[in-house]
Amino acid sequence: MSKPAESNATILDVARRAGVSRTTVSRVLNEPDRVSKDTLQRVQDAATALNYSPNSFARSLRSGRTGVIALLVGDISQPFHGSLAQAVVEAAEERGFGVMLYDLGHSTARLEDVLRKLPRQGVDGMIIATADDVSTSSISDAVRECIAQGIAIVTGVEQFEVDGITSVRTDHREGARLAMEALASEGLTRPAILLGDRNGPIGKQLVAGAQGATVHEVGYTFDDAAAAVKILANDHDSLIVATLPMALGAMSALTRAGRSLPVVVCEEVPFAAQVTPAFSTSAVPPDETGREMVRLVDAVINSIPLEPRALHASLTRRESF
Amino acid sequence: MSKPAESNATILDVARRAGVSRTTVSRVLNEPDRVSKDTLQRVQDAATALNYSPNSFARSLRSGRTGVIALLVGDISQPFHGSLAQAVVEAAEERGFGVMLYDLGHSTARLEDVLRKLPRQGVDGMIIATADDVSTSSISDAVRECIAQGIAIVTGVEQFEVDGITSVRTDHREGARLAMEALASEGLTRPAILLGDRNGPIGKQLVAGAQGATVHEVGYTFDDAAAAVKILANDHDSLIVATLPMALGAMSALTRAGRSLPVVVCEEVPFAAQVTPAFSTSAVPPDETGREMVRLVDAVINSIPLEPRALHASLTRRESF
DNA sequence: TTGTAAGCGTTATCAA
DNA sequence: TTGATAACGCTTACAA
Repeated sequence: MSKPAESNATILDVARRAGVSRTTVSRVLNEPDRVSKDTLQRVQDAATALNYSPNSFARSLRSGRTGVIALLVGDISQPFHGSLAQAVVEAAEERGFGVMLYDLGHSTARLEDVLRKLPRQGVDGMIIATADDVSTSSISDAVRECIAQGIAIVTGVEQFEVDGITSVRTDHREGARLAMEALASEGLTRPAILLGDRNGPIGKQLVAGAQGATVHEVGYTFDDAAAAVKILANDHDSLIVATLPMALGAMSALTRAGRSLPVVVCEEVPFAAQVTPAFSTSAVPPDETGREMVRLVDAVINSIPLEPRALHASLTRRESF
Repeated sequence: MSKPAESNATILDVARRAGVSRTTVSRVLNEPDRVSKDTLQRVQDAATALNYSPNSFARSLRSGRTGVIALLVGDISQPFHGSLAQAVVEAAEERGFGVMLYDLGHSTARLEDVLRKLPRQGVDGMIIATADDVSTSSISDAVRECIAQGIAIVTGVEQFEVDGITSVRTDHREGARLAMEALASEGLTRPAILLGDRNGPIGKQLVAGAQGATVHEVGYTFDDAAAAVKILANDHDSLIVATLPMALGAMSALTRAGRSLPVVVCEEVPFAAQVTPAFSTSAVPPDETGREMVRLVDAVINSIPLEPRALHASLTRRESF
């Protein structure tokens, strides 16, 4: 029986055991081609025997790379961001990255803090996934600083007026447009659209896509939407709602008022299908977005030329319309 | 105007500028008391002037500490884990830790992979937050290896039969018991309880707490619960359900069958209050659990003696009962 | 194909 | 109170 091998072996231990220099061991790990077949074998044997694995700090210290990307989300307690994070974590792992999670709690001050801290934290790249409007000048400064430090940045929607940022190409207008068309095709031609912030990066697109709908800017929460519904004019025949929490709020207020209206939500999460009535959605699935974000950030980190992929919204009919 | 100071300054740069040695600069950062007031000031000025911040890899390389904890969750797309993660991230940050996120997708194989990888990844501690039954011997081995590597481990519920693991003291029996009592106090004395796995760490406790209820082991998903409800005997007057997705599934099937039953859910998440009807819950809020987890892992990492705090379930009446 | 040796930026151990 | 100096474990010119 071999010893458990506490795995604190260093590259030097492996080198000694294989009767070679550290350089050779390092080469076996990083450029196996440059090593003779024979020594390759010997080194690999020694490595496994000692249960060796490279110290990531030492490696980072030399290479400047960490193998870590930061994921900044507006609110991880929301299913949308959870689904996104799930896809990001999975895709990142496939590419050999770990993911550090930061929750912004919808606060721009918090975002700025994180941005200021990240360069010191040592991440290769970051994904900023918030639909909030975060275009202040001090945040742009912080973002610029990150880029200057060589951190790759990917956002879910065009956010900052800063060069060197890659954004996912998601056309949210399409989501709204598809919803409008579907409603219209069943004779519902007087929809209202409820959104959190008409000047936010997503809100703008929804407004553009929902030409002809009455726009109500109500805030992002369940309560916001519930309150808004109460003062909604009676001449609407249907509702388009930006997010699932808002849709739940609207639905709840509607039910409570003894009213009922066809609803389409511009956000696709598993929960949408599980509530009663199940919500029809028109959106880009968050896992697609997440995967694309990782693909992009990986490309930027490794300076691989990229062709951002266009992500499309699709309509899923369920019970709410 | 001072120069932008690209922030790539090292400790040596600061030392030179302040006219001291690196040692002194390091002391200013780590043990300010051991430095004369005068030099302290000079060094700090130099540091800010150069926009200096310590390189975290070099620091980790020397100290063996990373300031990072890993959070392993069963399924981050579920609101419960999202809320938990939110609390964990916030509490961790308060204590100076960053959080790396790992999603297990309810897979034990995946858990083992992660456990095997983490010691090389360089984390000071880890929080394992899954309600799945993961007690296999190879997983216990992997856990032991982590502990041997000096990684602090905290779990949400007693999981592994391994020494050196700290668990949050949450009494899930209490959640179930409270639900039973509340139902009984309104004359509902023949409840069924729906849970995913009666041998899982949580399932066991729920069963123990719901003495007198008929136990149905149905699986963890929406569909599982929906299917189970269809074959539920007619002589039950109420339902206790382990998770929100399951509760939604049950409710959906009930509605579809034209039936209706009082329901209490043993999981508290914001969504529970937002669906229609809003669910009554009897559980420990996930953010409390998350905060406690971080408190514990921090204590273990810094070998501070700790008194695990008992977390209590509470009943919140809403519309479903 | 392999090895030598110089760092990467910190912190810890001595001395002074 | 301060400072030389040696690690920490790895990568990478440059030599051999």
